[in-house]
Amino acid sequence: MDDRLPPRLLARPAYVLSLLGRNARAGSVAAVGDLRLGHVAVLAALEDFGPQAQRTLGARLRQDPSDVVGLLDDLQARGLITRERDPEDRRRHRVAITASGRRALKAAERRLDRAESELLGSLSASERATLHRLAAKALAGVDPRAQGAG
Amino acid sequence: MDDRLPPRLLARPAYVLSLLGRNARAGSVAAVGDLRLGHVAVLAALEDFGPQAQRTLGARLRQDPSDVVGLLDDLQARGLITRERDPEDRRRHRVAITASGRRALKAAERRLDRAESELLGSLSASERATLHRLAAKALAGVDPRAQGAG
DNA sequence: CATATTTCAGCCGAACTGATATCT
DNA sequence: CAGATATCAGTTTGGCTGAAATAT
Repeated sequence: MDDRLPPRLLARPAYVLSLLGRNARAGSVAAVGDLRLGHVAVLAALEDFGPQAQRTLGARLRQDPSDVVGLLDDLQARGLITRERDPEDRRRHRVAITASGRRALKAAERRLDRAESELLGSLSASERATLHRLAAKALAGVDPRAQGAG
Repeated sequence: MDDRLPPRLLARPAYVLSLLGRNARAGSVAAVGDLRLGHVAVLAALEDFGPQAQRTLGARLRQDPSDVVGLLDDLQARGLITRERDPEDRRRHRVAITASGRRALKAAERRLDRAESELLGSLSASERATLHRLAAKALAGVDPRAQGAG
């Protein structure tokens, strides 16, 4: 059967990017297995920036504070993070990654690498770099806080 | 406050593409207003390929047949499509776009053009073309049915 | 009978809104 | 008191599964 995408939609960068993003997400979800993507993102933010409040975490990951709660509940139940009151401002929870959280992060990252290879398998190394660079630039244009190191 | 994305995640093409795809979708959703993206995609597929069965429609748009039902219900209630039994195979519904559906499609496409300009506003014309081309190529690698005209 | 198409009911993850309790 | 933080309850949307109804 002819189930090509409609040319009219393929002609739209936004549509193609939306579908590719869906594939990126689905492939990553399948790769990390028991954890979900949000969990891995939380661990990554804690590893990159150190212990921080939940609100900060949510802002950095573009996730609503009300959703961060559940992610942290899961991670805490698995012993991958700790959550304690910040003694300097007791409204805040100070969230930190544990040693076992670091190990889980590394394992997840290895799996994500493999998913990424599948996603970009049809591109050469230089094409992947170009796609990555331009996607990051477009993202930074839409979300000024998405600035990379350069 | 420092709410940059974690460098560890920005370094991942799949993560950046996933965020960019989310922005593409959100911007398009806001642009089309009363219709949702799925509705516009259905109209586009009908315009590009002509009258077709619901199952074909779902396959072409990468949408589950069970979701197509609801989209068509909405569009039919607005008089943008017609749905009738295919006389050659009465299991099938033959779905067709109406004149008013074509007008709605054109209006939605103009709005999508504007959303696209916002999404890719930080890129030059040639950068947009490159991003589009590489994203389409990556998508075709993951989904062989996403082959474009070239 | 088996198969194909459409439809319906329900689940889940992601993203959001509004309200509340706690604390500064 | 106002403002910030975390939490909880509920909604919406997209994408899926499983089963039923209709037809070949």
